[in-house]
Amino acid sequence: MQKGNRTQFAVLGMLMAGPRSGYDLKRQFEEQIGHFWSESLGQIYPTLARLKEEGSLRVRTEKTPGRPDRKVYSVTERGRKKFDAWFDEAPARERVRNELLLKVFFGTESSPERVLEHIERYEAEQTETGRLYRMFSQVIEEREVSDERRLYWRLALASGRHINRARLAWCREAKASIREHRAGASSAAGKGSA
Amino acid sequence: MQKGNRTQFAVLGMLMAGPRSGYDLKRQFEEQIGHFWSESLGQIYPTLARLKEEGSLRVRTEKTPGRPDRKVYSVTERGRKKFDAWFDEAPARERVRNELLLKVFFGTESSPERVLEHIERYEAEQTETGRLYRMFSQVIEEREVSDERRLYWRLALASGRHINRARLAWCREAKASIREHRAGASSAAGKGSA
DNA sequence: GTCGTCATGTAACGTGTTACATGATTTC
DNA sequence: GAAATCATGTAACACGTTACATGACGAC
Repeated sequence: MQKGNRTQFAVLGMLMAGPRSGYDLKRQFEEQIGHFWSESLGQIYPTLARLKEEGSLRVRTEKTPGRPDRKVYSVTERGRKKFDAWFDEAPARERVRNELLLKVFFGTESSPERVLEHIERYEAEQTETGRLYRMFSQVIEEREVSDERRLYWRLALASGRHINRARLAWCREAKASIREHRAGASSAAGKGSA
Repeated sequence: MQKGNRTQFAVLGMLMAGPRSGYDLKRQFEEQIGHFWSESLGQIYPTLARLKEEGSLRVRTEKTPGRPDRKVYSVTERGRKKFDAWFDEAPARERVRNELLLKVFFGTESSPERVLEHIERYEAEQTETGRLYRMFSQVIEEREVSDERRLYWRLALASGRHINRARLAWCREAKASIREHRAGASSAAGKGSA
């Protein structure tokens, strides 16, 4: 649990805004920052346990009638220091892995039609994602939070929207290029493939 | 070695264009598709061994004077089938993790100045990346490959350029929003923080 | 009655990076 | 003489997902 473990900081950051349980955290990750960050429960629970053990978190067990007990975590002074130290560091560069692009790059080993299919599916996904972003924009504007919190929330979402638009623009271009190439190739073949 | 292992397909795909060694593959990953895919040698070598064992690859050992022996791998019929099956599948959605955005989202727990610093550093990185893309564009146009290969190569790069431009646009917007907020907050504080 | 939600947690497994080990050759 | 490049590979470790285990409540 040293270098690359950013789960702990994501957890600390979320808990800075107020005490929560592991289950709550999971939901919040999905709802609020799902488009650029994800954590699974199998990651969250052990992380909470370790952070508590090292003194960065404090726990309080809430009894709820009829429901399982909730373990509500809050950040200690030590945890806040740890978070601050992380915050000031320059973020590590992300390793990206885009399987669609890998398939496009290997397009020669398949057919233009297959590549087009993939791009069209991707385009449909991105269109849907764009719709979700627009809906979520409204949620942010309506939610009662401080101006500052809204600002940063908006910025994080705006990033998603920019990327989304860029991807859609690329899809349109890519489709056109492939179709053009296909038309050129077939007419050349018709002429005798010189 | 089943579900999520896409390393094997990246390796197969690269080898489809012609026989190569593990070391060659590593270089090719970095040079050609580094902006959306990465593999380490500690991943490539075991993958090559497994693919050979299952009959998807064939090896030939090349002796080179003064240099270590090279193991040159090529794709078998079985490997080609495996690649084709993968190619036709819909790509799995990527899990993204953007540490910069995480910090922006948690901006309230730090200060606007810190957040601005992060964004500015990110912007500088992206500017540099953009420069590399433009240089690499030229490499693609000059390299002697088939029209089709160049097309797909270009498309993969174009995606990077679109994303890059989107990120830069976001940076500019984000900086402006934060500065505006900071100005608004300080003047409100000057007026008496109502 | 079965399924989804709330709520915690563990175990198994797979993925992926980094460091280590080896060793010759070329470059500074 | 030190460091980088070529070239292979292993081992240790960290990261992360999925499935499993438990158990009550409410909805269909």
